[in-house]
Amino acid sequence: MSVAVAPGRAWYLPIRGAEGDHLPLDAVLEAVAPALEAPDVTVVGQNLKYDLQVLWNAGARVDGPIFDTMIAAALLHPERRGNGLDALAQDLLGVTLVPTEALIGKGKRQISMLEVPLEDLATYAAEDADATWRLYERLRDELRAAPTALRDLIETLEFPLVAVLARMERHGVGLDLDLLEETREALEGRVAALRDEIQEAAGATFNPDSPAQLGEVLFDRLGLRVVKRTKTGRSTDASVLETLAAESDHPLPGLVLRYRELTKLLGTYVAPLPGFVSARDGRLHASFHQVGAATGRLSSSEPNIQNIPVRSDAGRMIRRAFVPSGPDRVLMSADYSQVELRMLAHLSGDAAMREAFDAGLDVHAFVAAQVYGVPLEEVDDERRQVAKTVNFGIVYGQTAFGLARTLRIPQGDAAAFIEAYKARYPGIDAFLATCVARAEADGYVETILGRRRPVPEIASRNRNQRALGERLAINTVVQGSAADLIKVAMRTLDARLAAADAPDAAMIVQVHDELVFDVARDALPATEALAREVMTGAMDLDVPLVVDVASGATWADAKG
DNA sequence: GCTAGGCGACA
DNA sequence: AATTGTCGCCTAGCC
Repeated sequence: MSVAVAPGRAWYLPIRGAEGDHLPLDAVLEAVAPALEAPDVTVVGQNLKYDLQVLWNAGARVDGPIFDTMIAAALLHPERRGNGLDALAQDLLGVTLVPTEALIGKGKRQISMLEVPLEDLATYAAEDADATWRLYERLRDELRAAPTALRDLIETLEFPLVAVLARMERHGVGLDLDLLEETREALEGRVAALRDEIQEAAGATFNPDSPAQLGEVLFDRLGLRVVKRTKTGRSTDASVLETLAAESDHPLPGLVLRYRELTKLLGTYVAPLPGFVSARDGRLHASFHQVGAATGRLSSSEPNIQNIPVRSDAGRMIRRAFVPSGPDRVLMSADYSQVELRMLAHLSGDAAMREAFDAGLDVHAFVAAQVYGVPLEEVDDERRQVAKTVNFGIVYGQTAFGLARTLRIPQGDAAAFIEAYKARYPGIDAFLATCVARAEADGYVETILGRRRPVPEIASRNRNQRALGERLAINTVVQGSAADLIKVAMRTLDARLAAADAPDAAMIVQVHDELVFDVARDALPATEALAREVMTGAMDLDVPLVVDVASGATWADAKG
């Protein structure tokens, strides 16, 4: 539901759904289209990403700046993140709205807006438009009074990004349904066979999908060791099964590990993905959520295209099903190398860490050499792995206990490494402390572009909650600043790809440090050059940004 | 049908 | 207690 604003006028767009039944839309479009195309008219609404798609599908152009009340509210009032329009109207305006749920239901019973009777919709729409408008006036005033950085973030990055994400969603991703079908049949066969082997090894009939039943078999029937406990019982997660497989030489833990891997792929990806293919264009249109994560990262759903498997062989089969939109096209992936660690080096100004990136070295090996005090050439795999784990863990606020558990090394060794690390990179240590101090002093932390996240845990009387608050304070600044960076790159890339002389390419997916493009084969060199230029130049940091680019006939082949 | 818990995919 | 951020599948228990 949108409101288009012209000087002295406002229109309400009773958009009912993405397809069909556009009687009201047609009439309104006719009246509003000239205003929507005027570059000085701000288009106001909630969830404008959706409205833009409807308008585009109806043939309208929307050229002016936009003001999305839900985005503005999420960024100006991050403590209310997740609130819907009705909760915001209640909290900020004192207005009680009929929740959208009352109209279309929720969960499995949810219906399309198209199915709502017109008379019900009319009352709801009038209220909704009124609240959206009043919320806009309120947030517009708050935005004017906001700190400069936050205002810039919202006006010049997040609002323009609404249209960028709308285009990405609308373009979608090609899916090789034949390959998925083949993969499904192959996986179903292997899963059925594993199921039999599992019953055989257990000497009992039980449901291996049930952690409770599996626990009974492993711990009661077979008498294996309880390695770890959950809130309610005995854990059977992968790390436990690996431990049991190594120390018990009973076949069951290994079989269940394999079974879990394959059923995960089958149940979460291979079987459901075809159901997301659009009847209109045969492509898959995932959703991207601009304020889906507390740190400023995007999230994705229906389907979540940010957690498509890549690590295992079977997982990579699934990536092979993601293909370009037509013949003579390829998928190109451009991903930031070590972006969070580079951001940490920049934010902390740590001289030694910056040196590694300036020299273009393997940063994990570099850190291993420095912390262990050996020449770079003498760093072995094991020491590099320790350094790599710490490099990742440091931005999560990892403890010696956690590092020891991850690497399965003695806690004393882990503590010694972390101490040496902090001594070797004092700038990083000081920066981490600053993040915590800011959270304590202000109750929130800020990213490089001034995005804010409240950290109420930091003031808790509970020691564990305070420790959590410290980790959140650190991680949010680093992860959120990296999210700011790629969003800047996306905004610029979208504009450059829309220019008259742009290569024939569309940006279609973002996975936190990676952008995927659907590219005409002929346009590949130009697109690669453009992505490198824009991504490496998105911010002027004190360390170089490095982007790895690869392309191929499928997403699996577009990995370097 | 709904929710919580366990688990695991990705960054 | 012990490493951040997501989304979604399956089971189990409750209504």
